[in-house]
Amino acid sequence: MATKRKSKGAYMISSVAEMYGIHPQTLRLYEREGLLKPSRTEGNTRLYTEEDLERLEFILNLARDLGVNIAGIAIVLQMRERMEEMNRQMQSFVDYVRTEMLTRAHTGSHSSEPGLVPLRRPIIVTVPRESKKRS
Amino acid sequence: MATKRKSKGAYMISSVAEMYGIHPQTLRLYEREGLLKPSRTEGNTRLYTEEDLERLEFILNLARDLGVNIAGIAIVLQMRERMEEMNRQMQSFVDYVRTEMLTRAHTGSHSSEPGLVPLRRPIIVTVPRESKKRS
DNA sequence: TTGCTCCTCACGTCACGTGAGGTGGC
DNA sequence: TTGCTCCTCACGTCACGTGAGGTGGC
Repeated sequence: MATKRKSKGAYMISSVAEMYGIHPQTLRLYEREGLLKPSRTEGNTRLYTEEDLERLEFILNLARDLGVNIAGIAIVLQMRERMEEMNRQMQSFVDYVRTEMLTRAHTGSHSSEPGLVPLRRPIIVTVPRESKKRS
Repeated sequence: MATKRKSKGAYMISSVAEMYGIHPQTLRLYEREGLLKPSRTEGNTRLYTEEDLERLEFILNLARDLGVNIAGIAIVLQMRERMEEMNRQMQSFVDYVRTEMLTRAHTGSHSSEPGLVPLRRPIIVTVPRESKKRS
């Protein structure tokens, strides 16, 4: 059996392969193509954290269920991060406005120089450029 | 030369193929796979509008330059639309807050029931489910 | 008629996944 | 030693792009 699991939920490649029903070589392929970046032990053995596994599940959903190739998965991962960033900005702006409104309501202050509200331009929607020419 | 262009910037398939250096069959393939939906004449001939061409350019950028396969392009197109929708919501919220601030600044009114601000939850980031199993 | 359109079928090439083979450290 | 790890090389299969072939309407 050997040690299947390291401390803090770090898995070795064969454990991950077994858990998700994929070939260890596929995991190495995904890493070589830049989709996954597991850490390594001092002996150069890959260690997959829970965060890596979550990312792997996302990748497998795209690859196996949706048939997206590796180049596409790379793009989708980047777009996902961008959307999450947009959500964070949206949320922080909403929070800011809410507290601002409440503050004004309670204190009755309405000094309101218009520049007080951070009027960010919306994030532009583009597709990230990348190498990976077809031929 | 025959009629290459129809009124209102609608192009027939050979014109589009020539403009972008692709095979007419590739355009038919993209349509069959659901990436493009050009309109048709009464005689069933495809007509590509400017909007179709813009979409096609986006598709070709993904396919040719980035090497994304068709399943991946479909996902990216859906994510793009979702990001654009997020941008619209963000922008309308920003606009709303700005006018609200200005109104309060000018009229001095601060009736401020906190429920006045539409505190939307952020849009959840997910990948659209789809058919297209690999095998 | 000509030159386009439509369609289906088929082939070449490449990417992806996986297997084999040989190495090294715990 | 055993059972893992690392790596590279190679092969089978499938998707994508494109070509051929036959049809029909302006």
